[in-house]
Amino acid sequence: MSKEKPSIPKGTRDFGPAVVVKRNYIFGIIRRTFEKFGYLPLETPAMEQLSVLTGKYGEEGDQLIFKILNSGDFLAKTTPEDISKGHKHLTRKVSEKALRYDLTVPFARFVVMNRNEITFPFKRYQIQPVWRADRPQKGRYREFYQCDADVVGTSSLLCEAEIVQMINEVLSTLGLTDFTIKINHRGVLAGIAEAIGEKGRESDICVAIDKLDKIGPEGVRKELLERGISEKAVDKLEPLYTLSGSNEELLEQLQVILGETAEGQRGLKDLREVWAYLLGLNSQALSAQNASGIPRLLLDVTLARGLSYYTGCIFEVKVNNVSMGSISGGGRYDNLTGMFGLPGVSGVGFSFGVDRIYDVLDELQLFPDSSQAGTKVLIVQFDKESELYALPLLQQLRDAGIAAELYPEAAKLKKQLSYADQKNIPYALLIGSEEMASGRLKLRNMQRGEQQELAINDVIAHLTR
RNA sequence: GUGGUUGUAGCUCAGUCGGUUAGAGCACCAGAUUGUGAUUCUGGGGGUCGUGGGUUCGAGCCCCAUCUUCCACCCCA
Repeated sequence: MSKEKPSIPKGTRDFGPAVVVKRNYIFGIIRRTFEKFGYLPLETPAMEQLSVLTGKYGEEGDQLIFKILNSGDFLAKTTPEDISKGHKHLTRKVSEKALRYDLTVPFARFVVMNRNEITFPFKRYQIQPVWRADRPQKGRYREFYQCDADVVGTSSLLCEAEIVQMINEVLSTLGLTDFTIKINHRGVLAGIAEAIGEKGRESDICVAIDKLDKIGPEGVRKELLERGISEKAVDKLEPLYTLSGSNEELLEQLQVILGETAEGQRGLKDLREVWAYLLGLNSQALSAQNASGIPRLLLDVTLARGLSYYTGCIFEVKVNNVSMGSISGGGRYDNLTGMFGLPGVSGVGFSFGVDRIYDVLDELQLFPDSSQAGTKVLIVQFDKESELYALPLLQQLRDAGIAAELYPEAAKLKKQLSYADQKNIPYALLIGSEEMASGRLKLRNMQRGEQQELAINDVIAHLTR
């Protein structure tokens, strides 16, 4: 038996009780909101067939998938030639399962497999961990939770509008006041590419302009030229970075620039419709005033995400004035299930990154006391006799819905009260010989250090107030 | 995957030029106080200096490898 220092894999974390309680507070708000909008829960296995996942996230994504080694003699079906053909070839021979990389692809797989049982439009939410073999850094982990809500089987832009509503509701309920929901459309991006004379090159253009706030216009220019976009096109593109005005004014300006392109038309029409729905819903995202002065819902033509499968609206959410990447993102995909042989099912969805939301709430100190609640009262015992006396009282407290515990041994008073102190238990109930004789128990308020003598019924009344 | 960075007590960190027995604060334990926590005083326990090699008379300090942390790319929640 070698003495080995225990450790956990890179990019994974343990969550202590205090952290889990706070995480559950976030999960609860997200879950309640999803259900309020008519989404129902779904769970899928942690592992999928490797073939279900590969090819869905682009070449880079494939590399970030955690593969699972086949059980038993995983080398049985391999030959020396397989090894010489390199790791990509070998992987297929020794691994046929992998940990899920996101929740959207497993969802698409589920929809295809259950297409005959499902009633469309199908709205589901899913809160489960995903794994990525990425290199960890701030806000990036190898195991993290996603909270997805997707609806498939309708192309109505009401869904997009409701996504905005859900994002706004969840973040507001969590106490966040200064955040920006960025929205854009793949059609707008394609239209831009076409309008500047680089039709079909939007993925190169998007990867570059997405970095605008990070590397600035000159950096983007350099990158665009490196990617083979003509100088003339870049000249025509640059005025778009500084479009200003209200969202309605932005739409007007884009109409002039993109009006001639079919894709641009499609994008602008969709975006206008989303706005119309939000207006009808009386959306707070349209009216709320952010402290930073940025509109809460912002049409941002430089937003370019999830290019490998989004085809319509795309979303991203950023909390202002904190050093954290996006905490939520999503978009419409017209053909996700097509990869599994079911074409023509349009879907739209988005995801909250709970781990990042946690870090933001922590940084801004927005966790309420109620999210840290645990035991309300600790019964302090003195000896075997008082322990026996306490047992029915303990049960009475619990029956009354009060989170109560009895210190499990007759330790020193100091020890038992320290325990209450450290667990942040607001009350201690002392039961010694005097109390047993009189039936009047000492209820100590741990914050104030005051205590009063009460019969058990009065204790319960006091604690349930 | 590329480049850099970090690791010393449970936690946060000192540790001089490579030199004797590696320190502090907080936390923990015990006592002051045999029925009162958080405040006060006194005392105490705790370290293979991330791990494995190497250089040296001698390594927490220098070199190599490896793991981990954080950061910038790539990408992304």
